[in-house]
Amino acid sequence: MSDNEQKSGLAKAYDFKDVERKWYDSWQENNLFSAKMEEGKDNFAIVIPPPNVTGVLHVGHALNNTLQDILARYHRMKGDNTLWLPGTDHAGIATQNVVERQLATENESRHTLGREKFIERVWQWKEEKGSTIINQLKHLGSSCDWQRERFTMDKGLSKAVRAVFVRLFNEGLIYKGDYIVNWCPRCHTALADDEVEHEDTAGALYHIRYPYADGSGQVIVATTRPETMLGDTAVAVHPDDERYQGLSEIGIKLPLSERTIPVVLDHHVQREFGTGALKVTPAHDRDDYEIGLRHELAVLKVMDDSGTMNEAAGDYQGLDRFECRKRIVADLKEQGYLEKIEEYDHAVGHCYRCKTVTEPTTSLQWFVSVKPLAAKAVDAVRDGRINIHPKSWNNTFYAWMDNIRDWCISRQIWWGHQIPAWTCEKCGELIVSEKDPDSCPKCGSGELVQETDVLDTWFSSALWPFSTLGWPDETKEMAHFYPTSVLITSFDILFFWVARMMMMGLHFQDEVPFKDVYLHALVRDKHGKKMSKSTGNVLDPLVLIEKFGTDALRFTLTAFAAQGRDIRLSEERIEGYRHFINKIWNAARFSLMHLEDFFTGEKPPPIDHGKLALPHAWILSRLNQATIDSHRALNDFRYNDYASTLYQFIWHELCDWYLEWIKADLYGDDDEAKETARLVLLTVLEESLLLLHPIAPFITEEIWQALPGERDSIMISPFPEARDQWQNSEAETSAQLVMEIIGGIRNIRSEMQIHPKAEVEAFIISSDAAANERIMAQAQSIKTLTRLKSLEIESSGQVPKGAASYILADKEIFVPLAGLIDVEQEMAKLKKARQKLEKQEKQTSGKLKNEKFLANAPADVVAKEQEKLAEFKGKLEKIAETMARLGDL
RNA sequence: GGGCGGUUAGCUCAGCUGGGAGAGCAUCGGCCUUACAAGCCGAGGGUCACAGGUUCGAUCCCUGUACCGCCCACCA
Repeated sequence: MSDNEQKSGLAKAYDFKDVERKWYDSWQENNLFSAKMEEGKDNFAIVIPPPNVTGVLHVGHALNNTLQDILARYHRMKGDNTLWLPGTDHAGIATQNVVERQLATENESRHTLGREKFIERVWQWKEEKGSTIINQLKHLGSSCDWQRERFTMDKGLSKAVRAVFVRLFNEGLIYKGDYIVNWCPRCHTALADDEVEHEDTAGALYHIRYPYADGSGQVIVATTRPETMLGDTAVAVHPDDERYQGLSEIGIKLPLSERTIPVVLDHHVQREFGTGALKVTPAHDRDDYEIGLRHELAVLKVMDDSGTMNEAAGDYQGLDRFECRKRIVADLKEQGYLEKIEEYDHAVGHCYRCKTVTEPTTSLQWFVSVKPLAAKAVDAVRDGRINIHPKSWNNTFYAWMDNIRDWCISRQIWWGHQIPAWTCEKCGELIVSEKDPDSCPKCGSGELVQETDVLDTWFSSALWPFSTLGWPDETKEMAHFYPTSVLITSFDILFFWVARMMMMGLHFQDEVPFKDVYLHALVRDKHGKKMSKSTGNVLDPLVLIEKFGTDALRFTLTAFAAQGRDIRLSEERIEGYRHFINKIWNAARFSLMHLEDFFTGEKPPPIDHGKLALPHAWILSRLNQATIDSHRALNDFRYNDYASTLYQFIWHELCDWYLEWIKADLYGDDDEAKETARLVLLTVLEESLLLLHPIAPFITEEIWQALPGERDSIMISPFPEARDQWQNSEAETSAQLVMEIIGGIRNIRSEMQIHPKAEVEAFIISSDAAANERIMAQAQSIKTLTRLKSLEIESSGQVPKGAASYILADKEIFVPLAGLIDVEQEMAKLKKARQKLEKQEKQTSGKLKNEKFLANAPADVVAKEQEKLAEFKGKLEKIAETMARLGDL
C-alpha cells in the first residue's frame, strides 16, 4: 500500500461490491426509505409499476426503477414527504401458467387438483418465489418504502376491487352478456382487445364457389379461414351492388353442408374486394358478428374452447381448427368448389401471453362500459391536469381513447379476483355484493353460486394508485399522497394500464391519479433490436451490476434516457460510465489526502466568498450553474441533461481544471491559501456528491462517509439549492482567459513536440491592459500548469525570431524555439487557420452590412456579431504578423 | 390504410424557446507529471438525408421526397 492510499484510507480503484451491500443494508436498518407524513411539507409520491410476481429483472425494469429512484431520492433530499410505494402484480394468466407448468412436471394439472387446492398452490408458489424481483430491485439501489409493499391480491386491494366492481355494476357501467370476444384456445380464456397482438402473417386467400340455392348460378366468396364456413349463416352483399340484385330472395346452398343460408344486404361489405360477396360467420368473426346482429342471423359456433371442431362441424368434428382447414380445402377442391388460392398477407391475432393464434368467438362475459370513463381521462389530459411526457404521446392517447371499445374483464382462469357475483339457484337472481351474501335477497334461498370467472389482471392494477394507499378506507396516506406526483413507466403499457388508472382514479376519487406521466423508451441491444431470449441478445442487469457496479449501470441508463427515443445498450457503453464512477472515486481520494486531518470537531466557518482567489471563485460559480441545471433537468424529466451536466462538471471542470489548479496551494507553504483551498475543495466535493447522489447512490454515500466530521447519511442530507452569491461572471471570464492561454501554450508544446518535462519560456503580446493584469495575477498557475520557466507579457514589441506561436483574438502567444521551428509546417498551419477565419469574417461582416439584419435582429445578437467580427479581424491581423515574421527567417 | 418517431463526426447519440455545429467511444501524436494508464495533454474528422418554402438569418419552423423503425386498424 502506498503512502497515498494509507493517507486517504480509500483503495486505489473503486470496489463497488462490498460498498453497495453495506450501504443498502444500512439505509434499510435506519429506516431511511420509509415515507414521512409531516404537516406543512410538500408531498411527493410515486407508485411503482408493479412488476409481475413471476417476473425476473430485465434491463427495462432497471431503467424504469432507476428513473423512479432518482426522483424519489431527489425529493427526499429536498425534504418533501416522499413515498415510493412498491409492490407486485398477481399477473393472472402468467402466474397460472407458471404453476401449471410446475404441476405438469408432477403429472398433475389444475383440474386434477381442483380449484381450491390449485389456488392454495399458487399462493404457496408466491410465498416461495414471489419475492425474486423485489430482491433484485434492491440490488439496483431502489429506495422503495418496503414496509408498504403491496400485492394486487392482498386483502386491502381485494377489498378495493370489490368496492369498485360493485359500484360500477350498480351504476350500470359493468354488465354481463354474450358477445364476441378474443379467445385464447390454449389459456382457455377470453382476452381484452389489447391483449391480442396482431402479426402480419403470410397466408392464403381462398376463393370458394357458393352455388345459388335454386341452382341458377353461383357467387364466389373469398376467405382466409375456410374452416369457418362450417359456421356460415349468411352471405352478405352490398345493397347497391347490381351484380347481386334479387339474390336475397334466392339464398345460397352452403357447400360441404346440407344447409341453405340467406343472402343479406349490408353496407359493411366492400364492393371492390374480391367479388363483393362476403361469407358471414357470426360466431367466429368480429365483423360478421356485427352483421349478424343487424340481420338477426343465427350464431353457429363450430369450435370448442380448445379450438377443436365441435359437433356443429359435422364430419369435421374432433379436428383441430388448422387441421380442419386443410381438410376443408382438400374437400372443396375435390368437389369442385374451389375457384383459386391466392397468396395473401394478413394480420393474425395472437395471445400476448402464450402467442397462440386467438379465436374470435362468442361467449358469455363481463364487460365495462368504458366510454364514459374514457371521456373523463381525455379531458384530464386535454386540460392539463395530467401531463404526459413526452407530449408526442398525446395524440396517440386521444386516438386510442376515442376508439375505445367496451372492456372485457372476465377471464376463465382461476388465479385472480373472483368476480363478486352470485346467482340464486332457486330463483335465478343475480347478486353483486362486496360481502359474500348468505341468502338471496329476493327469495331468501341460501343456494347461491358464485361466478367462477376471475377479473382481468389489469382491473386490479387500474386501482393501484389509490388501492395501495388504503382506499376505500379514509387513510392518512390517501390524504397525503393522492393524487400521486408522477407515474414513470414504459410506453407499451400506456393503454393497458396508464389509461385505465386515469379512468378509475377520476371516476372513484374525482381526481387524477397522478399529475405527470413520464413514458420512457424501450431498451434495445446495440443494433437497435428488441432484446429477447430467443435472439440471445438479452443483457441481464444483475450481470451488468456484478461486472460494472450499480452506479455505473444507473448512470448509463440515465445518460441515455433522452425523451422519445429508444436506448441502445451495450457493455461498452456501461464501461465508459464505469470510468466516470472511478474518476469520481479518485478525485475523492485525492481530496481526502488533503482533507483527512482538516477538522475533527466543529466544521470550519463558511466560505468568505468576498475574497476568493480565482480558481475558487470560478469553481463555485460553475458549481452553482451545475446546481441550477440539475434542478431544471430533474423538474423537466430531462434525465440525460441531468447526467451530462454532472459528468461535464465533475470530470472536465472539477477534475481537469480545478484540482490541478489548486495543487500549488495544497502542496504549498502558504497556510492561509492552503486552508482556503481545503475549505473550498471540501465544499465543492460535498455539493458534487449531493448533486450526484440520486443517480449514483452508493459511491456518493461511501465517499460522503469518508469526509471529515460526523455525518448523517447522504440520503437525508439536503440537496443543494442555487446560491446567487456564488455566481461570478467576472471570475468565469478571467478563468476562461487563463484557460485559453494555458491551452495555447499546451498546443504549442504538443505541436512542437516539446517533451512534457522540458521547461520553456513563453511570451504573450497583448495590448489589453486589463486582460494583462488578469493573466499576470495567474502567472504562477499558468507556469505550473504548462511547465514554463518564465512567462512575460508585453503590450507590443519584438519577439525572438524562430518562435512557435498561438493566436488569440487580441493576443499572441510565443514560445521561442531557436532553430527548432519547421517554417513550412508553421506556415501551413497558419494558412489553414487563416482560411477558416476569412470565411467566418466574411460571413459575419456580410451580416453586419445587411440593413435588414441590423433592423430586425435583436440588439444583443447584433452586438455579439460585432464582437465576433472584431475577434476574427484581430486574429487575422495577428496571423498576418506572424506569417510575415516567419517569412523573414 | 392511418398515426408517431428517426436520418447530425467512423460508431452511439445530445443539441430545450431559430442567431458562430457538441459529447462519449473509436482514430492519430505525446506522456507511467506522487488522485486516477479505468488516466493526463494535444490533434484530426461533419454539404446536420434530399428538394423546396418562411425569415435579415434554418440542424432547429412549414411542405414534399427517400430510406429506417415503431404503434394502431374489422377489407373478408
